[in-house]
Amino acid sequence: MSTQEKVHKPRWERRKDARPQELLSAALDLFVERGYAAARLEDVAARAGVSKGTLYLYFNNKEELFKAVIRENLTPVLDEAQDLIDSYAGHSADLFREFILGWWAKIGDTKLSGITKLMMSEAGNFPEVAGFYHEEIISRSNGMVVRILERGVERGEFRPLDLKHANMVIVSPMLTLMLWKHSFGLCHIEPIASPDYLRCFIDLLTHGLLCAPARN
Amino acid sequence: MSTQEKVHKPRWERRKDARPQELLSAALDLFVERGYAAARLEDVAARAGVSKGTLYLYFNNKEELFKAVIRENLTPVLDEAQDLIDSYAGHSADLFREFILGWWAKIGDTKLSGITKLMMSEAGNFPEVAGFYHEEIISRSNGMVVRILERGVERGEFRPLDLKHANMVIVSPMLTLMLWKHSFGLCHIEPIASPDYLRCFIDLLTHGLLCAPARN
Amino acid sequence: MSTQEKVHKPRWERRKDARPQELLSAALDLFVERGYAAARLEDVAARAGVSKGTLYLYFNNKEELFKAVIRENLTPVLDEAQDLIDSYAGHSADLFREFILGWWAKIGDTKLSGITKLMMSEAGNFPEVAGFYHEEIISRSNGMVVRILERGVERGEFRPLDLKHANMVIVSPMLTLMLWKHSFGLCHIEPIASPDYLRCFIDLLTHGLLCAPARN
Amino acid sequence: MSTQEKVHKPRWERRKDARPQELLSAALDLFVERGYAAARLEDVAARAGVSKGTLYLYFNNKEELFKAVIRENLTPVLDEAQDLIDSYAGHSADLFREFILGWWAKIGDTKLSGITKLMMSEAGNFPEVAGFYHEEIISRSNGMVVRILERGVERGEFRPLDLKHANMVIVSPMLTLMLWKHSFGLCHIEPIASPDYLRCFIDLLTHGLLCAPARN
DNA sequence: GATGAATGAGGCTTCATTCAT
DNA sequence: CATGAATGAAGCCTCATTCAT
Repeated sequence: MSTQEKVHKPRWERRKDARPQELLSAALDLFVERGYAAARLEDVAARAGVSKGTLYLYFNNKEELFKAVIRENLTPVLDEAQDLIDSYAGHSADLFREFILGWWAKIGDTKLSGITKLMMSEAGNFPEVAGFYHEEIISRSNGMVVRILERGVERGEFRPLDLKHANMVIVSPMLTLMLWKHSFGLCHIEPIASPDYLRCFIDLLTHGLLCAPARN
Repeated sequence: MSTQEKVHKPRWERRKDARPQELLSAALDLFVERGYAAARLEDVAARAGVSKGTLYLYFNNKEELFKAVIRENLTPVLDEAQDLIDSYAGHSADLFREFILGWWAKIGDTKLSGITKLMMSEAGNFPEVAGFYHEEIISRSNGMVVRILERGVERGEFRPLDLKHANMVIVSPMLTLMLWKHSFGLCHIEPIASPDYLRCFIDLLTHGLLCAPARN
Repeated sequence: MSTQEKVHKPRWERRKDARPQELLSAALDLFVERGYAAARLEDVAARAGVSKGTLYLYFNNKEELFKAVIRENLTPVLDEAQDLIDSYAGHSADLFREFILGWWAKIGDTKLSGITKLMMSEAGNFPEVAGFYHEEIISRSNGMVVRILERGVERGEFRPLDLKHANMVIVSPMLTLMLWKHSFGLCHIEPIASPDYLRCFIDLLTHGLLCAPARN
Repeated sequence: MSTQEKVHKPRWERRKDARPQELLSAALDLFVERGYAAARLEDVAARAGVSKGTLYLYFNNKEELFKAVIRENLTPVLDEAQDLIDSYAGHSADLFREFILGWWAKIGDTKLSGITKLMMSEAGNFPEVAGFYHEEIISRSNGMVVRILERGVERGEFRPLDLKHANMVIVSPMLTLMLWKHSFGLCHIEPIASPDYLRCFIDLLTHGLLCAPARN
């Protein structure tokens, strides 16, 4: 008559292969929303549709789960971006635009962007994971941006640049947009319209603020 | 009679009013380093040099302390910047440079930058505080940037811009630098040299990537 | 079709009836080594070479398994000893020596000695099992020792004795040796050489500490 | 009106110095009764009259508590026994009797005897603690017994003996009595009358089983 | 029969909070 | 005012037990 009655629904369905991804996905959500410490494993399990104990069949403990969340998601996406850069034939400004838009489509606009916020928030508590993340994600993506810039300079399309710092400057508006989405963006505060924002960003970075001819 | 007896030796002379400030400062440090949930009040008290119980003489609970940390560290700094903008006479690109460098000196390079990181990390858990922060800080500082850009456009020094989005783009490299300092910057990972970074940032934003004459 | 498909290769051929014995044996090992509470059924199953679920085909729960471990390993051995005593013809001191050495060979030196340790450790948590064990084992073996002593006294070979207590005194060195084997003996600590120990024990108990003629 | 009403009974009384001993005493009780794994810290705390959390003010975790229980209790008692042996003047058989009776009074007849049972049960799970116990307790007490036997042999009061094994044989009836008290003795099973048992033990060990003149 | 994924009660441990001194 | 011993709710984690396959 009520929720009590038995529908003979098996307590679980055998999905050993799918489970880890479901758990990682749920864990990413909750870690991003609440932070590592405030995320309860019981909630992670519930969001994945399993019980507390099941989580431990796939991850030894909370920290391992956290590490897996960080490790398992971003690496494959970076590989695709690398291909784009290696094979591109046109103007470097166009390559740059494609790179940014592709990044946004593959990461910024998906829940993967949450990993950035998560890692930024928790780097102080997990130095080794931060080291891994820096090595595998940040350094690699920085390398790609640097490659684009070098390419532009070599081909006479970009001005000479302080490459070492320019890449971080250039990546910043993307980072900010991702972080905003998972912080103030949650609070019904002035949402940022991604397409307009990106267009503005690309335009600004390409041409600069000044009216041509450039002031010295 | 024995080693037990109290010699009543005060460890420090201290004005009563200084207490809350030391507590707020210690709390800021720990909230920034570890996040709200992972920061232990015992550690906050210890860092402030008082006992756990003393904390409760000044703050009702952890959440109140958190709110006070945010609230008490914000207001004063933005006024000076407003004065700069209102009274500046030179080229808008120079104003922009001064604004950025001043902001870095007054906020980015101080522990106030930690509040940015803290608020970014915890906005999801404290929406009202995030609203307050957005109102008092983000909106106001965005307004200043917009004012600088408007001024530049009005005076024919800057290109026409999508002001609504440009300010966030422009502020991003600063944000990134502040956040980096309190995340990966803690982990002995490739520190970012602020002056070089800022110079690169200002140059890039002023002139853009492209060689003049600007590609269409 | 893929690597998934079952080749139905039985790992071992095994008679159905052998299962419980292997499970009981594995359970005995682990209960003795770790105690009832700390012994994990998963480890028991693993040591017996079956899965966790299989255990429940043969035993309703952990407690039943424990009881079976005790029950199934006890009964047969004492009968032989009884025969020895009933039919022995020589000096009671020799009978005593034979009894002790036989007991060590049949019980002390086998894994049955582990049951003694187990029962000693868990008597407080399983009073009924302890009662059963006392009834079936302790009382019976005490009876045999008493019978040997009575025989010695009757035949004028032993001094008059407080039979009620002497049997426990006399059995103690055997108990100690068994318990040692399963406690400190596991820790690579000074192992006790059983034959020498037993010889010493028999000699000491037979002749006493004192130089003859006995001091008053 | 009911149990709800406030009697203004302070939730706790400041007894920082007494607490550790009270907790160790309660922990000894429960570890002995139930074994390490089955003893709940909440029960330990309750028996000591404090709450769960209080335990952690004095011991870092369950294992530390266990180690403290083993370490803190027996060592002082052994010192007294050593004094007896060093200063005794009479016949070695009398010294032996005094040693045994003193041991029983100081250890066997007190809850300290539980430590023996506890250590025997848990040696397999705590090899380092077992090592400590063997070093500090067993070796030392064995040394004392050996000293008594040597003294007896030197003075022509005891027969020549296999000292290496005799001490363990001799100590066994005491051990057994202690263990019995904390195992079967709990189950309303045939209690052992300690004084009679000890008298029988001393007599038997002193004179041996045989009628004088000693059979070969 | 046999399996092992799934469950969830229960125990260890942490830490925000209280309050007698 | 300040202290710090004490509390207990809450979260992590284990493992005996179940049950669809």
